[in-house]
Amino acid sequence: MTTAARRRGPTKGDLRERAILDAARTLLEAKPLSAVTTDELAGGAGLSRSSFYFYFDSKVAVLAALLEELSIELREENSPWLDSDGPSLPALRSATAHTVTLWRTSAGLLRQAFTGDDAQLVAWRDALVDRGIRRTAAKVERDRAAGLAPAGPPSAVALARMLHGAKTELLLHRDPSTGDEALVEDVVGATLRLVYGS
Amino acid sequence: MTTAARRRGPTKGDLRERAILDAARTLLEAKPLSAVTTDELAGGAGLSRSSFYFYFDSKVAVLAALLEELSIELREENSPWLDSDGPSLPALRSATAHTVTLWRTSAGLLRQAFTGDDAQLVAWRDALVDRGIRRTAAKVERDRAAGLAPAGPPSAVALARMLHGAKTELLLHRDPSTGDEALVEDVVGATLRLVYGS
DNA sequence: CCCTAGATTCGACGGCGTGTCGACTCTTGT
DNA sequence: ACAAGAGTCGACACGCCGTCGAATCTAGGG
Repeated sequence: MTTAARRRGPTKGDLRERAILDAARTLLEAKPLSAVTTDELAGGAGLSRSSFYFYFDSKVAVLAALLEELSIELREENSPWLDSDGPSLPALRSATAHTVTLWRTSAGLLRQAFTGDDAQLVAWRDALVDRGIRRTAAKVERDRAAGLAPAGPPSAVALARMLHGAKTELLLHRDPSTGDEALVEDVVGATLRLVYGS
Repeated sequence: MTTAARRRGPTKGDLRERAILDAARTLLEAKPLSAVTTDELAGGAGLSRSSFYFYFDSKVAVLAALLEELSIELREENSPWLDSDGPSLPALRSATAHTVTLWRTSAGLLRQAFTGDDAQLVAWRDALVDRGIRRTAAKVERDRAAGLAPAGPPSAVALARMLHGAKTELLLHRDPSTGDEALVEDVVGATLRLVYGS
């Protein structure tokens, strides 16, 4: 799923690659990957369609490259909370706020990431999500063992998965009339109830 | 989004229509709609590709027809719980059990319904989901007003949406090693925590 | 029983999007 | 100045979609 089409050595033609990435970013903010053609991608970067394939193996590869960047933030912004013990409100709130902001600035991209049904994309996303689920489940188990969170059901891993589903669904279908702060409180509240039953 | 391609009058050639539906059902149990061709659909029903268009407007129309059936069950099986007051465990458990069963028997179809990214399908699904969200939100508000459920955040509608997301995500990525009963308990537990904080 | 109108079927066509190939043109290092 | 790799492009072969018109089937009125 990595880029891997490009030959070797850092050359100046990398500008083109970035141009494609940028064009893709713009296009994907407006329509789903399935509605974006390699023609548009190439054209948007000032290249002919066939030249596009010199830089990327396919449309999906472009999306993957774009998402690769986001995935790092996405993973790290939750670390403080995931590494903490018990419901540490400040950490949870801060992590959630970061997520909400990221979803605001890269809505189109994230929407693609979570709703696309291309086989390669699905595999990539599932792997990423699974990692996140495991980390969350680990925290839940830790807190339960320490008596900081009530035992299941739901089991730790089911809980983690549902928490992820709940957040994603809300972020994906965000009601435009509710502000960032309210959204954060909704997610924080749900997390606390789900994990700590409070 | 309705079928609407067929002429008029109840004729015997309806068998063909059913044949297509059945073929689709089988195919969709194995691969996503995007990977199913009209060729396969027609062939599976013993027709030529072009004849397929006599019965349906497109691949999506077939899926829509199939989902139309499911959507009724999907909506009604939750009615007892949605119409009840407070956490009525038996109703909740029964509704959840029905849902889990339905997801077991029509997994492929439901997976398509919730993960497909075809524009028409998305519109259809969103409308359906929104209706469900509103119903759930109404119950939450009712219970809150009656002092049976703690106030938000999360707001009733956000809560409803997250509940839906949580359930869908879990059902979609069901861990094959957990039995139906455990799965039901996971969902029931999460629902109680989310709605009643217990 | 024949005959027509509607029901049904199919082959062929035109269009669009994908991915690949080989030839051609720039660089760039020596 | 020249070989080798980087970058570019047009043409081609494929796969899939949706449409059209012509050909065939079928049932009911006369």
